[in-house]
Amino acid sequence: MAKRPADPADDGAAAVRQVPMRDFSRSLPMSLLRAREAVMRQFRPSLREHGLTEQQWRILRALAAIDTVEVTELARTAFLLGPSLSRILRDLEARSLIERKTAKADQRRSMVSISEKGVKLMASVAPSSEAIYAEITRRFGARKLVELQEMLGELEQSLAGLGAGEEASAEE
Amino acid sequence: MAKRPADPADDGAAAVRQVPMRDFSRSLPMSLLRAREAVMRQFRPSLREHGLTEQQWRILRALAAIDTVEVTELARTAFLLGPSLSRILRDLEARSLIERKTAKADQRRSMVSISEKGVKLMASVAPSSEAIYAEITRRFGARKLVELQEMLGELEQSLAGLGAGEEASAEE
DNA sequence: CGAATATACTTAACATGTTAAGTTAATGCG
DNA sequence: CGCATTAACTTAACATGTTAAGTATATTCG
Repeated sequence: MAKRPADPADDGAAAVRQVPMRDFSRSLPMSLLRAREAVMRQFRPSLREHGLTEQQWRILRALAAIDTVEVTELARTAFLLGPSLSRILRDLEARSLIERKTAKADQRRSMVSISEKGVKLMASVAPSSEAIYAEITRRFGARKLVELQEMLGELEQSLAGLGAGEEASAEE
Repeated sequence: MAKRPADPADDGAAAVRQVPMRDFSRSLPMSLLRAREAVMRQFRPSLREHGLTEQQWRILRALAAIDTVEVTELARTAFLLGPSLSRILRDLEARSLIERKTAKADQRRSMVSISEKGVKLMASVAPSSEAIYAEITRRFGARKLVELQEMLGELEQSLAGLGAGEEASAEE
């Protein structure tokens, strides 16, 4: 209701005083940001104690499940952009948590896998991580959690292929 | 190879082979991250055309609604950490999009407000921004959107005061 | 075969996230 | 008043997000 046009023509003066747009703190991006932050705030301390960042942990988890993957595929799985992943892999490799070797068939591709050390590190973090997840589930409610995730998935689907610029329609 | 183990004691079989941990791509943090990214992907191009980042836009919106605020309060409103805000305000001030002046009562505080130029910039971005929001709402469904935001709010509430370290209980 | 393209990454550059330390201005209190 | 403490920011340092270039290897196709 009442979308609040943000009326540009409405002469600057008053525009600034009253509700300029949708209260803003109630916008979808903010809601998602705050919810995610509330969740991550629970995990960060534990990860930090083990010398891992959120993204590094994502990568290790993805690797543990897939065994061996190309960088591009890993980027998709861990939901990281190429450049970020590239840097992180360099660091994880330096710390011997992962291993990398170029594919024989295609010299451009490098196959990544978690190392023994990496597996051990994961094993030491997992319990705490699982406990936190369980506590979150308990507090919010298992059923609602499933429901929430379904809605998030639907939202994602709704917007799939909207701003990705499927070429052949943009002015650039 | 066979990266499986991650599981010292329990060779309990199924545990590790089937679901390494909760498929991971279906974890709550990932769901939230992907949903938010799907949404922000829609806005970024427009903001970018106007030379604004997501955070800068958040700050301008917050300022437009509040008129004048202290930095700390603004950080809470725009949901930004102090250091990030500090840097961004420096840049926005250099671009004359905001104004800053130290409070008379307390020299430590600096009061921030949006400038005329900032208001005009907002007016030029708002239409496009509103249109995008409307399209998202249309695609996902207005009712479901409200429902989703309520759940996100509840999630946030559920976790309020959990890992924040309310002192007097932590070991540090 | 060989130049133009496309792929798979990596670098670079700039902005923010995140935590810790530093600065300057209030406050509390003996 | 004078010093310790607190408060409000700002800087610093390191990691990631984001977009644009750069590199090296594959592929296409004339």
